[in-house]
Amino acid sequence: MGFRSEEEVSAPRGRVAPDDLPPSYFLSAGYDGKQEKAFLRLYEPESRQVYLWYDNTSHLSYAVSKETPEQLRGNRRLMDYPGFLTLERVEKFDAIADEPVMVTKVVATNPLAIGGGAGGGIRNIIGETWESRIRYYQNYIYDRGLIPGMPYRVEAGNLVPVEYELPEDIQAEMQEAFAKEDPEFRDNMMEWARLLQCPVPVMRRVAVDIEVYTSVANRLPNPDEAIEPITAVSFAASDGLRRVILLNETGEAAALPVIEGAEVAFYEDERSLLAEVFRVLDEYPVVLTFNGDNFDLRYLKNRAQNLAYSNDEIPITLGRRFAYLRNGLHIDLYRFFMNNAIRVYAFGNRYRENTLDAVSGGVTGRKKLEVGAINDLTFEELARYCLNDADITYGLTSFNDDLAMKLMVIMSRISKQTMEDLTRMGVSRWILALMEWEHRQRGWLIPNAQDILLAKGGTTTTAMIKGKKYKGAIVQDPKPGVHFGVTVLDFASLYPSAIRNWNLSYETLLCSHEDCKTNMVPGTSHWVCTHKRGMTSLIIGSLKDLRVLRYKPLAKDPSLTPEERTYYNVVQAALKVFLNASYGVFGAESFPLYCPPLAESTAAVGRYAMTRAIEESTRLGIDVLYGDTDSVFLAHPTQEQVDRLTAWTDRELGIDLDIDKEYRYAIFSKRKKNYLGVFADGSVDIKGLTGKKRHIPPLLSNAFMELTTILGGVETPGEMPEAKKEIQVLVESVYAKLKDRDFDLNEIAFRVMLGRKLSAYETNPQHVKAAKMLRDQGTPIDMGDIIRYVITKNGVKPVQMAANRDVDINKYVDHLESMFEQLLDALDMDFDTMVGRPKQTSLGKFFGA
DNA sequence: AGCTATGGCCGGGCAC
DNA sequence: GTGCCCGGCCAT
Repeated sequence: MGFRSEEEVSAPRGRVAPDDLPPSYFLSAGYDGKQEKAFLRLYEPESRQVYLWYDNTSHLSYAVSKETPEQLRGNRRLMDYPGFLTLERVEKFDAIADEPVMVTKVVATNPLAIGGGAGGGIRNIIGETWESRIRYYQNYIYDRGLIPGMPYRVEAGNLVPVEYELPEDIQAEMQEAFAKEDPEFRDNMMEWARLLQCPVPVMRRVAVDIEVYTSVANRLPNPDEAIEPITAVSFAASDGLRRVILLNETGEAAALPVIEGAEVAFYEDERSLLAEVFRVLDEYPVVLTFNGDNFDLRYLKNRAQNLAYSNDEIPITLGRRFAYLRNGLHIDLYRFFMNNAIRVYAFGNRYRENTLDAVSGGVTGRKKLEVGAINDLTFEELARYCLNDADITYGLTSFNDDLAMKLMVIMSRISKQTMEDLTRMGVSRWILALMEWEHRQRGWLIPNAQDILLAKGGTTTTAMIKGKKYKGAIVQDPKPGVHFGVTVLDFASLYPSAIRNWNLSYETLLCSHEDCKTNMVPGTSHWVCTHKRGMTSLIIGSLKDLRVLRYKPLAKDPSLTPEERTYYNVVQAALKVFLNASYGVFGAESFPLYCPPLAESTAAVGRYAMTRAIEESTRLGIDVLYGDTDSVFLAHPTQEQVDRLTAWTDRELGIDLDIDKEYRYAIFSKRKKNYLGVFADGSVDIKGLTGKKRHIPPLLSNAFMELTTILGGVETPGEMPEAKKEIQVLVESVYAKLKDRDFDLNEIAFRVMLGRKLSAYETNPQHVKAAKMLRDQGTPIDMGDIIRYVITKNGVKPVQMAANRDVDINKYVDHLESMFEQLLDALDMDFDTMVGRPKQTSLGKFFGA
């Protein structure tokens, strides 16, 4: 820690907001080290520019201490910094003790003097503190109640919120819809709705992509050294700009490539090429990249420095992990789309790998151009390739009516983080930022992790899985076999509902009131407060109600325009991301509000709801085929039975049980989390079955897909025998293909991702073995790489090093068998019989030997 | 400096 | 051989 040089924080430049800036959206905040002032970036949709607005405050960084100012003044280290700190006595509310508390606010009058602004420096100096982990600009936002992504206006040099009020008809409609709600929840929901309904501006933006010459084939250029020249840069922007600039240093009379709908230009020296790049970057309020934090912007900055550009001339500032622009926002889409919560809950797992090609292909259907080695491309090929990358990068934000941009703005409003932070941080930081903001609004002390742990203790249940901290969800044993007419019901937002209905929050669990101690959470030895509404319960509960009662229905409302439905769909998706993460973070040690009893109680209420719903189903005479966490699979229930069950859960548990899907028929094996369901239209829903997994060789997974297609065609039990014949033919043909070695090596390659660096493996699994062979042969290998290998008689070989004759066919037949078996078992079919092998039982082996 | 959780299946590797 | 753990991938 200690002093941080001013050079590290480069002054922003660009347009300073006039004193009468019309309504503009607050997008980003920071600290200008040169002026020692806080600044906000405000996006003004009419001029389509970002303006800087300066605030005279410099009190951005502070901590709160239990010690009195007198005690703190006795701290020798503190007195080393007399000019930078002020001490102020303030009252806060200690939610854990449920009483007010006087504390000392230690303010760093120059945040840069204190550990780079993170506040860690203050903690180091004065010891035990609260609230010192907050990034300095967040203090600024929290203390003023500013909401990123919302409109503000500059009037006579002051920042004034533009109060967006819900239109009266919407207000009335919501008041009516939420009439049954507790008023505390209703008020909260109205405030959230105000943020969520406020129009999202269309943001002018440009995507940029660079190509670099590589002298060594297969080696990625090093952005920190930036030794090799930048050969092409492309832009694709929301205002229609599509431009490629190419480096043609030799000055040879090469023909300028012609690309329809795009400008192409040659630059004879790299320095002027860079000048042009910086000019374009400076023109846009938002710049998009795919991996610009680690590559494109880093390379541009360092390359420019190598070419003797001064820092002031380069509009890029590099942090240790991120790259920022001095005149706008840099959004690295790689980071945003790689965020697990975004991938799974916002984009339905439509991509699984961390490449532009995979993400773009999965989300928008647009792929990278297939080309050979970059160095060997003609100018035209290089230009088209590079431009396509910029095009599809921009496409990630423009598809579906700017869905991704809207998602970012809405989530930034919910989490109270700027878009730059939101897109770079994980879901636990989003929820933390939201919780911290709420604490400040209420004048609550933000507790340290130890404070919560000390007051609330650990867990009291025992996990099913060794090494886990507490018991999680229930998974019912499935009833194996083929079942026609299966209805799947699931609890809408089970865990958020549990948090809401049971008033779960770190301060309400195990509260200090004697009379609450009988109010037990089922299945635990924890009690919960009966006097006060918990903060987590209120926030998560309101968001959940808003999603279930308002935004999910609106997203499907046929009376709305497609644009309106799309918008509401974005809102409900954003809420879903927060809700789904809200339970898990409290069980994560890394989360600063870690509260084991809270996570444990949430899961316990979930088990309670699930168990009681299954009991009630049985009581109603419905056969429960399977259940997992929050869903029950029912064998041909009548409409009346379903109605009675859902009415029961609503009445008894206060949780909505909805019809999730209906299968014409479903196949269960004896394994949990493994089944196949066929919808009325013949489409197939596959869960957990090996044949669907990413690492399975295409030859096997394609065969599996064919199997499911055959099953998808079955409409009645009477058609099953015919399908079985088709399956017989399929199995024989795949078996023959293997036996005849009639395949390309890529078809039978397992594709497994390296979860860590090679050196970090303690064991030697197959994909690691193959990776090591590749490495020894000279291929660079890193975490996240997907290793393709085939199984050979002596172990494994990477595809690149194997030959067809090396392949151990029997191993592949075994894989084929185990994969098919999961479904064939339930169909009373036997793989060995089908391929004419003797049955591989231990008894058979014994007698056959 | 990466971090929401637990439950479950599968194959391979290793110790006994 | 059996049992256990690891690593990857998935369900919720």
